[in-house]
Amino acid sequence: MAKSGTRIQKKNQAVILKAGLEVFSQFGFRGSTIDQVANAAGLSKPNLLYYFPSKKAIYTALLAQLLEDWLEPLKAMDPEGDPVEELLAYAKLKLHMSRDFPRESRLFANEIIQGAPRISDVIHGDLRSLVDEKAQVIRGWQAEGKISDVDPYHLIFSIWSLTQHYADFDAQVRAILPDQDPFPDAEDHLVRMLCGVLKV
Amino acid sequence: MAKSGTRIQKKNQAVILKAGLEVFSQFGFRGSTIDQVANAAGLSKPNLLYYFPSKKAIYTALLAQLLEDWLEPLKAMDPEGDPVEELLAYAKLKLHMSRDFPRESRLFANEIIQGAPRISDVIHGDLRSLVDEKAQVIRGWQAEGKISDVDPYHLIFSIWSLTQHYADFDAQVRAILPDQDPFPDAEDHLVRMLCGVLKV
DNA sequence: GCAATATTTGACCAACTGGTCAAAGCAACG
DNA sequence: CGTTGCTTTGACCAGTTGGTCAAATATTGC
Repeated sequence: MAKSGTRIQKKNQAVILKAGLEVFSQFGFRGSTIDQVANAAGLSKPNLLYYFPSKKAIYTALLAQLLEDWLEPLKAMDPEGDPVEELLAYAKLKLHMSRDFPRESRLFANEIIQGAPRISDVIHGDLRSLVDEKAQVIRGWQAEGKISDVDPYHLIFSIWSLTQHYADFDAQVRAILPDQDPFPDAEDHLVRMLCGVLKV
Repeated sequence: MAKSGTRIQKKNQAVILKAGLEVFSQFGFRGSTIDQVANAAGLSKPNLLYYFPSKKAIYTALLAQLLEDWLEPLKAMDPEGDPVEELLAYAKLKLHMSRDFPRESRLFANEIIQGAPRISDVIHGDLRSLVDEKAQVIRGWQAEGKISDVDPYHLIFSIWSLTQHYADFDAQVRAILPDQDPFPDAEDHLVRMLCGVLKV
């Protein structure tokens, strides 16, 4: 998507999406204005609307792109790999995504908190079936006695929540732990929690 | 606060706050309109503005009230009690709050995700010092060898994230686990994760 | 029952919002 | 250099928003 066009089109589309991420992740869809996005992109409002037909179009383009990146790491979890290794790698990757792409995480969080009105089809479709599939993988590992008998769905939820928290609630984390990078300790804690619950 | 006034005043203030919680928790501050709140409260807009001077006033009143309820359970954690019991009781209470007051949780989440602009003084003040205090309590327990040496701050963060997730990301949880109440299994999982990481 | 007070409302306003449009600038290519 | 098509913009518009106000209505205390 958004592949065609001159190089100036591609450049401006990228600039707009970047600005949209910045603004939407902070204020949500309804709390953001086209002017804010245009200003953040260094463009005039009509110029921005020359590249995207509407505010909604920018938002949904952003969300669609984001959802792919979101699902990919979970997809990558290998049923043939070592269970604890696979789950820890997934959790660590999610934590690193919270560290390196916090705005993406917050944009997603904003959308879900508001009831996911614009992506309910995806979360009821692709996301749900992917999670179902991976829950089966985890159940398989458990049947082999390689990890403990925790609920696979809630295990996945706990990985999501433990990692996304550091992006979504960044303001709170930094208020409580000022002047320090929370991520090294967070990773250690994450690993300990998962190891503790996965141990047979 | 908001104690004075006739009984009709108290009733309408309560109705407005309830409606404000409903609307603000779904759309955030900037995404909500006075008309929406007034409509949800069954009042006309000017009538609503007779009881609260502005949209912001409703929001901040709500947030102030919410923050107290928010801090209380953590305050209640007793240094003299059994460490694992105290921490589990706190975590369970937070989970029950997510189940019984999800809108409050989402309102808070909305505010924090947007950088907590209206409550930065509280989270840098009361919240931070309370967490510092309880982190010391946990350190004390650890010094006595009663629980393992996990980072107290990240332990608290993990309790928050694991519990609030079920309120804040309710739309996602229900998309993945439709037609079932996730809370019983969530509580079991929560307990297992905490026991796993706290065991000496 | 009546005056004082509290409550409710329709009409209104200025600022802002998403979006349009014609005209102006600009790049590229023959 | 001139034409063609891409890009940018100022001016504009209709709908929405937060908030006001005077007048109408209901309630209360005497």
